[in-house]
Amino acid sequence: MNVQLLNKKEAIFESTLTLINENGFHGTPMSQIASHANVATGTIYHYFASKDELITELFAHCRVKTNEHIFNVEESLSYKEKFFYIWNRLVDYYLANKKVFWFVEQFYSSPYYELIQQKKNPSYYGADRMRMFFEEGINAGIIRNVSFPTLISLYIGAATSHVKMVTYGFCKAQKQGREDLIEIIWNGVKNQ
Amino acid sequence: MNVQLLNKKEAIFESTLTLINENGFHGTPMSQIASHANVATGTIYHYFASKDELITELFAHCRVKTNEHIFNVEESLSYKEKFFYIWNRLVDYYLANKKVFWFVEQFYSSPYYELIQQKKNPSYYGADRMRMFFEEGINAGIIRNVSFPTLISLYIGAATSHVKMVTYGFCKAQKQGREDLIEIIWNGVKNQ
Amino acid sequence: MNVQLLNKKEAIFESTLTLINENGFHGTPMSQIASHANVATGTIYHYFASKDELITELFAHCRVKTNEHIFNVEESLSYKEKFFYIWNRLVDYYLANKKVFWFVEQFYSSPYYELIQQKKNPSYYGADRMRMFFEEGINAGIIRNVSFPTLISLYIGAATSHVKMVTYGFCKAQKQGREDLIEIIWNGVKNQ
Amino acid sequence: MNVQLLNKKEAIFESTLTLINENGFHGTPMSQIASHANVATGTIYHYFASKDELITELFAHCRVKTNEHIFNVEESLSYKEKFFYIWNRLVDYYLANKKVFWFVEQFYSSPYYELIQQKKNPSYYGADRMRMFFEEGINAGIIRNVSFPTLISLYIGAATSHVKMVTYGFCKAQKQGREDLIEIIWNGVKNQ
DNA sequence: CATGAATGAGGATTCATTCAT
DNA sequence: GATGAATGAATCCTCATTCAT
Repeated sequence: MNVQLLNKKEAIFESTLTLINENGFHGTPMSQIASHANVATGTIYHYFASKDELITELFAHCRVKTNEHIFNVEESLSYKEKFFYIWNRLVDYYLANKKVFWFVEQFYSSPYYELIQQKKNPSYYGADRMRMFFEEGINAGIIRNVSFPTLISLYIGAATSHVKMVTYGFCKAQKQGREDLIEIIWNGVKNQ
Repeated sequence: MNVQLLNKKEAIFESTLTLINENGFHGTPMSQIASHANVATGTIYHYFASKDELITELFAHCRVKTNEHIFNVEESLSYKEKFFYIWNRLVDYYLANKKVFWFVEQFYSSPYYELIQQKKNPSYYGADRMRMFFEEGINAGIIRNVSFPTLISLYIGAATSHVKMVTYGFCKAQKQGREDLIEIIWNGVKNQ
Repeated sequence: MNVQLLNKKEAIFESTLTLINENGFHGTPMSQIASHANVATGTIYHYFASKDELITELFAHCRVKTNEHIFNVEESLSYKEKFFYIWNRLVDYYLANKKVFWFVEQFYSSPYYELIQQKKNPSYYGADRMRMFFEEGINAGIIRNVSFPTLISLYIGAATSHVKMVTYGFCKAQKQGREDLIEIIWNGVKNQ
Repeated sequence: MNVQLLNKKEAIFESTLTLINENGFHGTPMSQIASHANVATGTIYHYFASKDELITELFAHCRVKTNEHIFNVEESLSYKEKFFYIWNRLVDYYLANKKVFWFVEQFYSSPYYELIQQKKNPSYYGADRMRMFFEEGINAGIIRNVSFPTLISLYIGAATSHVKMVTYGFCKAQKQGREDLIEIIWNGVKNQ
């Protein structure tokens, strides 16, 4: 697939992301996605078999992009530094790419996600890198030995909640809030 | 409005909740809501002006019900006990009423929520009780003086993430996970 | 189902019959069927689940109507007279209802027919009355003992071919042709 | 036009014949015809100006092939022998080439045929050879002096009906049925 | 000649909403 | 109040055809 084709697929992704943010899955007809991407309606169907497949593939695309971004971390940092760094990268990424954030949130809480889960294993999206990072800290005795879902609920749950707060406009002084948040989490999970 | 009518409205709410859980906003036509509730399509329009209003009112209904449940707390308990109790009530309620949980999540991440926000103030759903509870702890010097959104992100964010984990099937041993989670949060936010 | 509803279903049938005659299955959109029947597009879907079902039910309807017409025969007639009478009724009916004839022909030679066959038994359309009539003649020793499909091929095959000839305009003096045709068939199948 | 090209045209014809048999005119997109024939979609348009032309030319092709086959008859045979021989050749050809048979049947009962009729005279497809054969018998006083359409209705009508019966699966013992059928026709049309 | 990506008009179907009963 | 048939705009998707390579 050459550059031209990739560009077209990217344009469709971008268009879908933007419009679904504004109008939701339901409020975004294929025709609108097409015209916003400057392609014909039929063209979308060369790249995606259906609207469902388009949305599903866009979700995978977002997850991969997000994971690529947040795990881009200096190996020389201490574990604690990494713990703060990765979390801040995630929050930064979502705040800088709110469309990605909201699309993914919308996807997770819709019936689409169930369809996906049956077919894909976690490594598909790079989700297991998070697990490895936590295991590293537990094995080194740096963080408490609690289950992966518990850590995820805390680490990711707080990050997404924070982004929502900021986006909803409930949270003006985000700088301070962010620092408090990750520090509280660190205090809670660190040993001693 | 007599019992008969309330029953009909309840039946429509229940039907909507169930079907939107299974098929999403988009996948749930009014006709299906009607037949599942054993009423005629037109009947829904006696109680709700439109599909949007039905969904929006159902959301308010769910929020009120949830808040009524979680703040039903013994005044004699210590602050720490209340901190654990309320959180567990919330998780319990969502796990026992998964349809409510997922409907609300779906609503929050959809364009519906934006429409709501413009019209309603937080007290409408009883949301300010949470704020009052946190302020009580801060004023008494029991928990750290961090912003309300930060506390919410942590407390509610972790609860909803936990419920998601359990629902997705990622989290088998939920009992232990729950206890770890609220304990970590407490450790993180308590003074000293 | 009251008269009003029956009328609407009849109007849709009539419209479908007319338009498919003119433009074929493919060339006849539902919207056109609807407007020609003076109903809304959606109304068709109250009576028929899909275009396929509409066409399939119309086929059954035509077959039943045709069989009702042709077997309306005086019991007092001799077998030979009935043999001529029924055949002429069939040809008359098709010539007077060319739309029915062509629709049925089109249906038989399309992939629709295969779908039908799997579900319906011959008696459904009244098709076994023909078989009974031939068996009557064979048992009485009036016509030769040849298989039912053979008799059908001859009796019905010649009738439909004749109607086609007339319709195509290949056959001007139809009166004489018809009489020759059924006489030849009779000569061929009668005993002695 | 060299062999390569002829092969490609043949491949397109073959592909069209197969797919239209399975899915009808409507259910057979050009793209499917192309991929089944191992050519690009655009390639079809080098050989045929449109889908209509492709189908129309395929019809002519089938008619010519069929007529070439059935009139390949020994001159030394008696008229009666030829009468039986040609009919059996026709039935054999259709049974051995059911796709041709059903395509042609479908074409005849569709609006395509009307388009054709306006442009082509009967001799185009070799249809007048049948007429000549019947006239030969009439002039020699061997068969009854009935009109051409009458004879065609009988001779061809019975043949196609028989093929349909066999294809539909209504007719198991085809050998006996065939012999009965052509014998009955002969008895009906022969003089005395 | 051959390709197949791109087009966009057109078609089947759905569904929120209305309204006569 | 309650019904559910009727509406028709809106949506997803298809597919004949074109054209740059």
